[in-house]
Amino acid sequence: MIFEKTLCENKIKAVKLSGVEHFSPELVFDCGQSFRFDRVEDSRHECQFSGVAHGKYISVAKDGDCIYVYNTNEDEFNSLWKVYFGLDRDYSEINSSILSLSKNPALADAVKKSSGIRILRQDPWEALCSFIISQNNNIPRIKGLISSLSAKCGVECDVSGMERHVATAHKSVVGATYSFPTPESLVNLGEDGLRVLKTGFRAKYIYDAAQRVLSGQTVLADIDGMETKAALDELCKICGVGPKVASCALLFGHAKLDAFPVDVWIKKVLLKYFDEDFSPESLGEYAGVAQQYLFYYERYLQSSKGE
DNA sequence: AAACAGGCCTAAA
DNA sequence: TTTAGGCCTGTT
Repeated sequence: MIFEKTLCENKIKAVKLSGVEHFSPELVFDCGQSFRFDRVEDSRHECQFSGVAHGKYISVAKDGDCIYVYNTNEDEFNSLWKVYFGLDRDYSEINSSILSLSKNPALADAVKKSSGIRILRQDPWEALCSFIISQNNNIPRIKGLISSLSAKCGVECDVSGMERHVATAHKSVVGATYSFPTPESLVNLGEDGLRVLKTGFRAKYIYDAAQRVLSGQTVLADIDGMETKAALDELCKICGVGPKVASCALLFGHAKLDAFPVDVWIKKVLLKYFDEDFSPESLGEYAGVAQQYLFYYERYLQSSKGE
């Protein structure tokens, strides 16, 4: 990956990179790991996604092996977005590590067909809260809930470095340009306020998590330095957080690439392609990446072909 | 209309 | 320690 240049014309701020491999915005944002980016139309690019992360509104586009990130600059890209998109990782190495540890043919096929997925490094609180909301829920509704929460409790982000028509069109999506709510803002909203926004029985869980993080009972920054198992136990202390939600928070919000969330799709995968004695540990330090490949493989590639 | 959606909690064996 | 129900809401 080579940093090519900074674009700066008519107030548009962007960076361009070339020689980018193993990065597909469609797969990255369509594999269910995050909920705040939407596809936007821009005739200048093959595909483009926009959304808010780390309190900033950005847009990422890809043409061939070049990617563009709008509404940012070189310094910010290097310190924030490179890590956010997982572009600081060598996915060739990750993939060969996974393939060297398992001879499972379905996994090999999944790795091949999922090339382009990268695990995002999301904000820890956003990841935790998002996956609390995700339980017993479907993706469109998860996105809707997070959008209305952001519109209600978030802060509107600066979009001045964006292509105007892209940002304007995207603003028709409720909360699209608002930052993810802080724990404090959700505590202030209160459990009843959360219920009004149709979070249902999750209102109590969201409130508990926000309250614990705000009070310092749960210190998310400390999670980074913990072993995955210990980190899992720590997050499971929060009411409404079980192994699946905690694993997602660790994988997508704390760069614990060995965290292996087991949801209904992965259960299906394990039943269908793996022995009964399979353990995630057997896939090594990148088991979570393998999980994401398998999830995408089963949910978006296999089941669409009719079983 | 009944089941289900990227789980978890609680109560009961 | 393990196992059924129930759960907000929305969609099919």
